[in-house]
Amino acid sequence: MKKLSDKQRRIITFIDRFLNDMGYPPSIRDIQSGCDISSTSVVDYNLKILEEQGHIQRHAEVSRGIRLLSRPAGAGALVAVPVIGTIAAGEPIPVPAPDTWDIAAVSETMGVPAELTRGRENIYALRVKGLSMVDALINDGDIVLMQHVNAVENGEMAAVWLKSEKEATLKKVYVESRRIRLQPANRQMKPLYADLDNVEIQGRVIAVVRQVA
Amino acid sequence: MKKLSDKQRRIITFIDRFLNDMGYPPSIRDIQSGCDISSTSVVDYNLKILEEQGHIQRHAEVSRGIRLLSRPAGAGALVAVPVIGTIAAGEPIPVPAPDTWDIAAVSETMGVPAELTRGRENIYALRVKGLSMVDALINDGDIVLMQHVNAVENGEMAAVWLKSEKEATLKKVYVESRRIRLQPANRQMKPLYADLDNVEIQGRVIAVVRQVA
DNA sequence: GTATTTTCAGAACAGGTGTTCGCTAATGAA
DNA sequence: TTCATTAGCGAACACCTGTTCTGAAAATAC
Repeated sequence: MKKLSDKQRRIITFIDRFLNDMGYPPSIRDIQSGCDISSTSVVDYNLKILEEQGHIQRHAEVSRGIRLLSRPAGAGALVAVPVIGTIAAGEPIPVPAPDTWDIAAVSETMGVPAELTRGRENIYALRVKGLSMVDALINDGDIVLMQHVNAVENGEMAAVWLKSEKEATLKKVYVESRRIRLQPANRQMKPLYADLDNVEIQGRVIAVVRQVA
Repeated sequence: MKKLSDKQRRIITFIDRFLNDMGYPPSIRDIQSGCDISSTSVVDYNLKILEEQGHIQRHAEVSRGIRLLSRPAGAGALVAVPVIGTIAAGEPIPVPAPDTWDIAAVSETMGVPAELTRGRENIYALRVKGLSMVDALINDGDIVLMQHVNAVENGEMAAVWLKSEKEATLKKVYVESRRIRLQPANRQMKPLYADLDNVEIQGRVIAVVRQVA
């Protein structure tokens, strides 16, 4: 790839900053004044070069129709996940509502790398409250990424609601003939057995994110 | 917050999709045709409401000057972090080399949301091998996000190398007069005490990411 | 029912904005 | 030098686009 002129590098930097500050791309004249360029045609001239080199993408005849390609987070690299509530031992687990997947209707979202969700659908997040899930190696304040599914495979970690105990927990689930074995992730701990109709599987655990400092 | 009308929800969803597809916000007339709305003034009317409710932000007299507030902040919200090796109980902890921060020179990197690093410098990642750190609620296969620092504050979780024991571990570090107290993150476990010159602090733990399924 | 508020329709205006054109200035190769 | 190429300049054009206005329809309150 050919080398960029100083002016072209300034333009890219400006577009990047503008995009971050404003949330929308700059117009030709925004770039002109922002980079101290004398004429709009000069901007156009350099943008053409930048597009040929693959640094940006332009949409003809569309105002502010500039897209930065060099920036790391193109489109799919970061996924918005709705944070729908907290999960704690003694409280019911928040269940995704029909409009949960409509990002607009959710009050809080977080961004996660697409590598974690791997393109899966129906992903949501829960904030963990309390220390009741340390046996699953999950701490107070952790965030668990969940997938809303109807059934889980044997050995998958799931958010489980124990009806009679009125208790929410995260455990590995194994179906054994007439009962369900709930195995803590921490292998040193003993499994727990529950009746088939005493457990409600609320979702599958995809990932755990803990911010320490 | 007041409830959104069906039309308003459609508009937000459309803006979100448009932003993802095109890389720049839609114009009023884009929204009009995209949401099957009869007049630009109706779009304007509903955008005003959406702005009052804090869902979007508009810049007056600027074409496509719409910013979605519900979506994760600026598009640069994904940071590339070098994965420089694995950390295991009996093995020395990989130490960041001078060229570690040159992303191009590192063989493996991972993307993490900028929220996790919070703009900090000298961030790298280690893969955890083995079960020796379950007392820090860290499992085999977890990825720990580290910050390369010379000193840690009391109570911060750090990657520690115990020289005489030839052991690597992750613990909360407290300096107490002549010795260092290493406190497991799991509060049910007893602390461990070590001599000042027997410990090497290799870095500060920023976050833990565990991919379960 | 009436009155009031909310939502919508259509058109027009004014300024923003991408594009183009002719021309000049600098640069570099022959 | 001479020529070709690159880079820059300023103005003008035509369309895009946010905004506003008048009025009507629909929903809601009283």
